[in-house]
Amino acid sequence: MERHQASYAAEHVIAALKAARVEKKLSQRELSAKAGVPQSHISKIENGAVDIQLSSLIALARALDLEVMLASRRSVPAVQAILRSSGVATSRRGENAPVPRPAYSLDEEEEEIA
Amino acid sequence: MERHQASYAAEHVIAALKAARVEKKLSQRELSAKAGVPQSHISKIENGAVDIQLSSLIALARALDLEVMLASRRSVPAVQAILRSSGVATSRRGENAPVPRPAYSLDEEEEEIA
DNA sequence: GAAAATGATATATTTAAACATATCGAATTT
DNA sequence: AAATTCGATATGTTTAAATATATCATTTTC
Repeated sequence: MERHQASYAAEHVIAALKAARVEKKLSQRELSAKAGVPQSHISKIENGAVDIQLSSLIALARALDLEVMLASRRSVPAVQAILRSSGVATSRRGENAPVPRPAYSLDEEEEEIA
Repeated sequence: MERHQASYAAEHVIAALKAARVEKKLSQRELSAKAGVPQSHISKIENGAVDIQLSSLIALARALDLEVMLASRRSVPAVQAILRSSGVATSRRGENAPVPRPAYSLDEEEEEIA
């Protein structure tokens, strides 16, 4: 087993990716096929064994109908509110905060059809 | 050294990072100090010469008061609307993207002309 | 024109990603 | 209940590329 030194918030993003995969009931292999990322790599990513590169992150996100975005910190609460109804997670953390707990929940989302 | 094979959408994220740095009037060295990422690396990142890792992306985003988020594609339009008032960009578009419908635009809401 | 500041480049090291293979977990069969 | 197969996830090795440290090249400022 390797050790992961990946940032903290990164784990949030990773957790969100995995949650989305599970939610969509896709196996790592299926996701692999859709995203073009090797299953073995997905395994390492989900286990926090690697510091994923942006291209891989985007490929996986896209295969899961997710988009990678950058939001100004002050807009995060509002964005969160929206995402809550779509069921997605973000990677957030207090700015200078000692990082006590995840400021927001990466709720396992649900399918919501209009 | 200036070969960028980084995904397309990645360039959006990178562009947003650079725009944010410029907007805040930070030099690469100042950002380097805040984010803990070498200036030389920031240079390469902004030039699209590297496929940045998530930890670096998050470190830079944080130093720029930005958060890395994952949003369901469906929620993107709404999120965009919010971000518009904060002035941030998202990453969209891709090669193997099914793109069921171009529901939202990957508008460049960048601006240097303060 | 020297000093300082900014971004780019050179080289060395570390490591993510690809590929191949192994392990695990349930079922199913015998 | 072994042995088997099948589906899914994990691991070992290799290699190309990301990152780190140091330096260079231009501008800008005094």
